[in-house]
Order: sequence, then C-alpha cells, then structure tokens
Amino acid sequence: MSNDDAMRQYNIQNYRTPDGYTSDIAVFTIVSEKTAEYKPPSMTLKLMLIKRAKHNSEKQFNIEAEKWALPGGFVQDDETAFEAAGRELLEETGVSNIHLKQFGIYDKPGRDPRGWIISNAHYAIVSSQQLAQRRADDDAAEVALFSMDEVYNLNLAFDHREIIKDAFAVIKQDLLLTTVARKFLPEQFTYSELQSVLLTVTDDSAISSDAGFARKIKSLPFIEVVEGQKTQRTSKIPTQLYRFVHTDADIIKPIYTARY
Amino acid sequence: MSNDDAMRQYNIQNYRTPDGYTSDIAVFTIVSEKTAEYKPPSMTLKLMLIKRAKHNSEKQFNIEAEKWALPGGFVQDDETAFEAAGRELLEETGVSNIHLKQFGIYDKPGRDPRGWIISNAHYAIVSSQQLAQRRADDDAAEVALFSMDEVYNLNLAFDHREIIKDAFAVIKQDLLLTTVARKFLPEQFTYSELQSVLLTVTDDSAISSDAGFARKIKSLPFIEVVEGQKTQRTSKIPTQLYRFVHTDADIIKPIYTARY
DNA sequence: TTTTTTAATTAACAAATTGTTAATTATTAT
DNA sequence: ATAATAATTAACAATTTGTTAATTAAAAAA
Repeated sequence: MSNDDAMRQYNIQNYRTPDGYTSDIAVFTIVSEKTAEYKPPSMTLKLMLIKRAKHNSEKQFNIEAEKWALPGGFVQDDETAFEAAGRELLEETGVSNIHLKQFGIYDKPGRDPRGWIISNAHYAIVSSQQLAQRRADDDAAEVALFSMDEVYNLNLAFDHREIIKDAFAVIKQDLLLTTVARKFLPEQFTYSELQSVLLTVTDDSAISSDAGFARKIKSLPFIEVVEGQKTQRTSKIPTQLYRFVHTDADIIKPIYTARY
Repeated sequence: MSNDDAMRQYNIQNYRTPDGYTSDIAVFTIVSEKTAEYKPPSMTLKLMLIKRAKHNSEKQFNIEAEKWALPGGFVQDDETAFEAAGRELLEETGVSNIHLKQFGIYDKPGRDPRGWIISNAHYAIVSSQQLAQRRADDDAAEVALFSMDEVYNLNLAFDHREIIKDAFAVIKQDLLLTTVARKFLPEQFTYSELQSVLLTVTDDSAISSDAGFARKIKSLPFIEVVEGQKTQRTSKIPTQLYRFVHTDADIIKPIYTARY
C-alpha cells in the first residue's frame, strides 16, 4: 500500500482535529540604565507585551481585547512554529535575526475560547536598541516592557500568565546554564557587564562578588580575553574586554560535582 | 463583544488547520546487568521502540509499516498531549504512574505523509521490571529495547530519528542537571548504584572515581544518608543506603561558578 | 580454620580553588 | 595636587579536590 492509500484511509477516521496552531513569543530585553559616566550599568530584565486592540483591522471586536498578551499568531501550513515566531517578530517589532528558542506547549482543552487551539511558545532575546525601533501593527494597540514583578499585576489574555511564568523560569535557567547571556551583550564586554546580565536573574554571591567574578572570568573555558582591547565605558581606568569563545558544544556541569 | 461572537468571526477566516496532533513517547529504561553476587551492577540506558505492524486492527495496510517507531498516537480533544502520553503508555506497555516530561515539538511541513500533523514528544522513565510486563497492542507487532548505538542502525518511521536524537540529549542533560536519576533507582540506593546510573550518560572522572564519588555524595544537599540502613546487594561489606531529599525547588548551578 | 578476595570507606596529603579583605592602579573630576 | 572610583591584583586562610594508599567487613576458597 502506498502512503497515499494510507492517507485516504486515515482521512475517513473520525478524529477531531485542532482548530488552530499558534506560535507565541516571550520577547526579553535587558534595559540598561546608565546611572553616571564611568560606571557599570544597572540592568533589568524586561518582557515585551502588546495590548490587544479593541477592534481588529476589519473593525470587528477582537477576542480578549484590551488585555496584555504575548505577541504571536497562527502558524501557516508551510512553516514551522519556529519560523512563524521569526516572521511574527519581524511583523510585530521590525527586528530580524533574533535569538529564538522553543520552550513549551500549551494545549489544555478550553485554554482558548475560540476552540481547540495549540500554542507553541518561544522566547526571544532582543537588545533594547533593536526594540526601540519597534512599531505596532494592526492588531497591537500598544507595546510596553514590564519587569518580572510588574507583569504579575497585569490583566493577561488567555493562559499567558502561565506561559510567562514558564518563560521567566526558562530564561533564568538558560542564562545561568548556557552561554546565552552573550545575546544580551555586545560582542566584546567587560566582566562587570556580564556580571550585570547574570545578576538580573540570580543573587549568587560567587557572581555578585566583584573580586571573585573578575578573577573567575579569566579561567572560564568558554570566555576569552580580547588581547589589547580595553574600554572606558564602565570605569575611568581602562577595562579589559572579553568575548565568548565560538563553540557549538554546550557545557554540562553535573549537580553531583558542584560545590554547595 | 462576547467570546462567542469573536469565535464566529474567527471561524470565517480561511486558515488551514492542522490535520492531527500526536503525542509520542521516548520510553527510557536502564537495564541492569548483574555480573555476579556482591558486585555493583553494570547499567545500560535503553530506549523502547515498537515495530509498526504491516496491518492495523481493521486488516488495512499501516502507514510506515514494519519500521521501528516511538510509541504514541493521536491526542483527543478533551486531553493534553501530556495526558495522552500517559494514556498511550498505559495502553502500550500496561504501566501507569510513570515519570513523563515534554521535551520537543516536531512540526516541519511534510514530516508526516498523512498531512499536517504536529508531534509533541515526551520522554518517560520506566524501570525494566515494569517494562517486563509490557504487552503489545493491535498496532504494535513487536517491542524491543535498544542502546543509543543500536538505535541509529534501525529503519525508523517518520522523523523519529531526529526525535530520538533529541530525546537522548535531553535525558542525558536531565540526568546530570536534575535529580531525575532517582526515577531509575529504588527509593534507597548505594553510592555505586547512583554512580552506575550517571555513568550511562557521562564519563566525568569526578563521577567515575569511587573514592571521590563516595566522599562527595555525603555533602550533596539533595541526598541524605538513611541512618542505620545498609544493604549487601552490591558488596560483601554492608553498604550505606542513601535517598534523595524530597524537594520541589530545582538546583541551578551556574556554569560561571563551576570548576573546569 | 585460615587465607584470599573485594566493594566500600576512610585516611592522608599535596594541589587547586574559593571567600574575603585589603592594597594598588589608572584615570577623571574637583 | 587631591579626592574619588571601578578594575585589578595581592594575600592568605579555609575548603575542596585529585589521587593513592590503607582499612574494614564479609564471603569464598583453600
């Protein structure tokens, strides 16, 4: 029997099929507040949300209108949800070539009043400079950035509160267990800039200690000194620049061999 | 506008919707070969696969027949894929109350010749004792366990080669970065039993060193000594038993504070 | 009964790393 | 010239690791 035969055979079965497949994106950025010249920045991790418009482009009332929501939309039949996330991020914010990672599926029956709709959730890392050029599209009345604390006081659409909670947990974990922090930093960075990024998600004393972290960064196998490159953007004294080593293999340090 | 209105409005849109939503499960087990009395076991991580039958229960030719595949099936509209995974695992192997975790989505257009079918992949951890009582159902002609090496020589259905590759990477990571190893062990275990589980996915010398690991296990905050409990199942000399501490909070040890 | 064998455990100790506080450096601002 | 300050290094005790060897307790063999 050919696959076509099998397909026809499958079609006669009376399974109900999903009413839609959406791709949602938790867009993270780090807002770097420069308190003064020659000072390391103070960073805050923020999530971009859109306020769903009252009406859609055809002047009809929108579902879950006027609630805050993750950007996203329906996946087309010629693309993956990952590709859809990239496309929608471009439509929504005008940015491309963004770090994207799939992190969860939301498929609880009844989660979307429009029917059986499966949401595939991703997170994105966008620099605040890139986001500054964002533009709202038809469906998005308003765009804003919220800190972790602020998000939980909002009126959120669908099950986006749960998705956002998971997104924060995943980005926190990834920032500490992978080298994804590089996506929040320029190609070359100082120890205090990397430290600031990590301190947005942890208060580990081994990371917050300046002397300790400045000593440790030099022995990390996935970071290298950029010889002869210094900057004065974080202090009066010219400061050493570092970069992440290009490597595909990810580091796994077992919890069984760590110090406690 | 009510949600019902919005729903009607949505329905008139002409998006194509998926033709199916499936839940697949990578069932892992550790086969413990007892080489002799009073010896620690030698363990191998194995994946359970089913050989797709030539015909289905209605005597029709099966799609991707006679290839090896992950167990799984269509998600129903009144359940999540996670729940479907549990249900299918019960139908397929007769085991319930199994550790399950969602790890990936496979949605590339054309991945399934039957149409636009989205696969939600999970891994399960089942003891080999539980699997021993497995039973094949109508769709599964044959069931077998394969080591990581063996799997890659098989003729695998759909895109299951890719899913399995990811499943092995995820279970390896989880075994080393979480306490999920407990699911492969009895409630109380010796240091060498835990060590054997970990050595199925790593050759880290800090774990393979007996003296080192036996010393280290006593200082891990998520493992505790079971006072006064000893066993002789791994050696002539009565050996201390340990257990995982009950805790929900997961341990995150940054790669930035590890030793290299 | 004595000896051998073996996994678990402890001991021992040098080497490496960390935690911590203080000192030094290089530059800007006053 | 002096004060201020982030980065960096120094200093050193405390902790942890890597490593090898010794010890323990029970079973098996002689």
